[in-house]
Amino acid sequence: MRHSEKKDSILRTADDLFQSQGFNGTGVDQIASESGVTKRTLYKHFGSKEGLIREVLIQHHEQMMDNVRAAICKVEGGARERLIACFELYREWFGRSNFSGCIFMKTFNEFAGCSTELGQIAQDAKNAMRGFIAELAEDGGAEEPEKLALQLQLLLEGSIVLAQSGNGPSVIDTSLEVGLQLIDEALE
Amino acid sequence: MRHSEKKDSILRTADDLFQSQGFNGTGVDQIASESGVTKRTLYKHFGSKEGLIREVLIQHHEQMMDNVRAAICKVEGGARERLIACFELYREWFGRSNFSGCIFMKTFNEFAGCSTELGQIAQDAKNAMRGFIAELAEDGGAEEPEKLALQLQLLLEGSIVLAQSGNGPSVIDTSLEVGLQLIDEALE
DNA sequence: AGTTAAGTATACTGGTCTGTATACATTAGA
DNA sequence: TCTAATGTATACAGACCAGTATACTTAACT
Repeated sequence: MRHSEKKDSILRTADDLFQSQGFNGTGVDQIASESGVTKRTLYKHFGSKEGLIREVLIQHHEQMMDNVRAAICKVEGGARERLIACFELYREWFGRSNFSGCIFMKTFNEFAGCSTELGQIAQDAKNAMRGFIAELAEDGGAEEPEKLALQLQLLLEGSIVLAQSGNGPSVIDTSLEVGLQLIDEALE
Repeated sequence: MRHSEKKDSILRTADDLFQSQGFNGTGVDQIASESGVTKRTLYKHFGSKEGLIREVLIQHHEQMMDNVRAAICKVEGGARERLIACFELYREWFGRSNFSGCIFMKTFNEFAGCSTELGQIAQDAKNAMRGFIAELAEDGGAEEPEKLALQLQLLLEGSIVLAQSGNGPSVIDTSLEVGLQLIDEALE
């Protein structure tokens, strides 16, 4: 196993555990042992638990945006179909057996009054996603792409919460129905 | 200070601390000392930390619903104005200096795969709020009150997340704009 | 007035937390 | 082949965690 593979293994394990147990609910010992690495190695790579969380958030964001971009690129059709595809990506996400909410939401909720830096990274991630939606809206000729993006993001974030709250992936039906109305208005 | 006042003081302090630091990020010692009570007393009342969290969630939900009901009762006008008033209540909430998200969302995020019971209480709270909105929708003569309620809840939950994510209370402007469109369609 | 419940203060148990120290093994490039 | 980086295993420090034990003090109600 090469050097970077160790680091990736730690990042992947930490991501999984933070998702399912939260940040404060996950110890460094567990992350180290489950990634088949000693604590010493973990600290060599990340310096501190906060450093690890920081890199997990950044990597999670980058990979998520890559996946979204790749999936949307494959969509046949125009901006309307691509915006719809965003909702379908969320539906697929909610249906995964290990779905347990959004890691950036967890960041807001666990580090509300304490770490500004981690909160900023999570905030940047949310803003980047909205920016991506705004690009799609602009491609479709929306007059106010930023506004449509914010409207759709409100629906998507709400869907995450209600999908966690026992409603499951089907909330996307209702969410998309409203979303489509907004999309068709904006893209005339 | 009477008996029940001690218990209330603990519940109030715990609620505040859980909101700002999360559940796993808040120790029982801090809750006890900040409510001017010994740990012994806290354990006499609640049995365990999980017991305390349970009662905090239940009380938080009851007080929230009482406050919402009281505020909506005072609204002059029909169902339309009352549904709008729900959004305004959220706006006021987001504007508070100690706003740091929704305690039920925190429950989903910190106890995802571990405590079923706490998750259930949080889920019940979200369902009750949606039920209340559905009653307002029904009073207004909506054909599908449950559906309108779910649509509005999607917007409101999304607003909470984006209000935490640096956008502040103004997300309610956009949220309400979409909400009004849905309300006016449903209430013909 | 006397019993009972609920409070206080303090100290403790045993476990887990983040982070570090010591000492040795492996690997890869100059 | 030597060196330097990166890894291993294990043990430890010091703080904090949930929860309990002991012994004393209030306050309320019959």
